[in-house]
Amino acid sequence: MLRVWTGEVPASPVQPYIPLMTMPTTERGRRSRERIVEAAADLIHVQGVAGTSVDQVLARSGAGKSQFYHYFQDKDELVGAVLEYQNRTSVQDLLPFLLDLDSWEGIRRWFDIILDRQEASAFRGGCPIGSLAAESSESHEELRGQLSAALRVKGEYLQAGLDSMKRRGELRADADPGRLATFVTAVLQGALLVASVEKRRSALEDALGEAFRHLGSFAEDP
Amino acid sequence: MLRVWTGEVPASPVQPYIPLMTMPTTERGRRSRERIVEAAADLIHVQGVAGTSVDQVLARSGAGKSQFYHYFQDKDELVGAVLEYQNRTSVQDLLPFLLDLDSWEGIRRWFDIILDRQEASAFRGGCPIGSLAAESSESHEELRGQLSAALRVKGEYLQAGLDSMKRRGELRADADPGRLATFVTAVLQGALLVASVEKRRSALEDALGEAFRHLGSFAEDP
DNA sequence: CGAGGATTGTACCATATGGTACATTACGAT
DNA sequence: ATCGTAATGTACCATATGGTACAATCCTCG
Repeated sequence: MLRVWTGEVPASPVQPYIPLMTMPTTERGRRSRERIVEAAADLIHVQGVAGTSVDQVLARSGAGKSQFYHYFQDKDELVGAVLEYQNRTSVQDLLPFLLDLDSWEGIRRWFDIILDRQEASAFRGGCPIGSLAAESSESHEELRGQLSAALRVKGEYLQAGLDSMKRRGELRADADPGRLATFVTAVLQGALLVASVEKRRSALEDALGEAFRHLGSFAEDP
Repeated sequence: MLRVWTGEVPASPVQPYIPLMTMPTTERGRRSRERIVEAAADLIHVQGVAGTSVDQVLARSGAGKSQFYHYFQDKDELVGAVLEYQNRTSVQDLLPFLLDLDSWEGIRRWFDIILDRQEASAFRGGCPIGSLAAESSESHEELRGQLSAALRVKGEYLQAGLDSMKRRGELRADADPGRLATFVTAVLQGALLVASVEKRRSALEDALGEAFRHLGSFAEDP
């Protein structure tokens, strides 16, 4: 039975992902499926897609093989679901901060929270979406659009914030929010990668610090 | 037969990687081994480590299984060799630019060459070292140090360049070359990732452009 | 030349992996 | 209560994968 996803998608300035896969109809089924996706998300985050077997996912989620192939056509579909999950949850629990990116303090708070959370997780695996993208963007062509959107989402919130600051005259006219959002997205991804490899908080601090300073250089002088 | 690598290592401000693996003694052997490593490097760059099988590597390099296990203890050792190879070659053929990072024009030329080369390769796979790091830094603990060094090398050249500019009074005293090098390394890695996912030259242009602008903001006023 | 190690070819093996078949159980609607 | 579908359990299969065994060939050096 093939059905189209009709569940909630978090408010986001980008086109939401529309999965076309077998979805559970009952509450029990939904929980089972979600447990599988969560387990897969965790494993894939640190082991990568190719490095994670479905058997591992099943063992960790306590599900059986029949359940898996009941909800997913194949492993690739699971990857799509994991990406959707990572995107959904990461935006969800950062939303208060993302909606606040229209002030210098808000931006700094965002950077700070990223720093703290990464440190709390011992810089394990960098950004889940970034590492997924690094691994899959070439091999899973179909995911490219989805990956690209997921990578950009947070930047789009920043762009919206900067736009708003510009309108309010807190950002100089020659600042280009789109470019700056891309720039910050890159710094963020790169810094998470470097910090994850070096397990060094200051790598993240330094990179984000300089990025913040650069943004600040566009502050409208009072 | 186990021997210690005694070959040339390119001049680099970081500790060179010292492989402890079976090395060929004859010229023929060296070529065979190198062909295997090259093939593996290409495949791993776009497919990742876990996504690349040794059989694929052998097929591509035209080598046989016995050769492979003659020169490498196991697949992991191959990964180490690939990393060493990527590091060596990438530094080698960028060396003229890396040694020139002590002027604004030199830095810009470096950014430009990165842009052009990535575009020439259709942004395939981002930075070989970066994607390797993203995939392996958590799963192959032993590689972490090597990965970290490889990621930093180019930044160290930049740091050296900035130091030199500072001494010559072209860079303001409050500029911190170490931080800035980390910052640029992060931007670079992140921008390569984003551009590789989005297949969009301007992503790389924007991020590197803003990074350059930020560096430029530390120029000593004449 | 001939010996001995480096190099390479071929066949094979155990296991892991993605995936299927089919039977059974849970559960909501009539 | 029961009927139908969703959900789950169990067993199985074909193939891919990392790795080994062992024999054959090449090349250098005395």
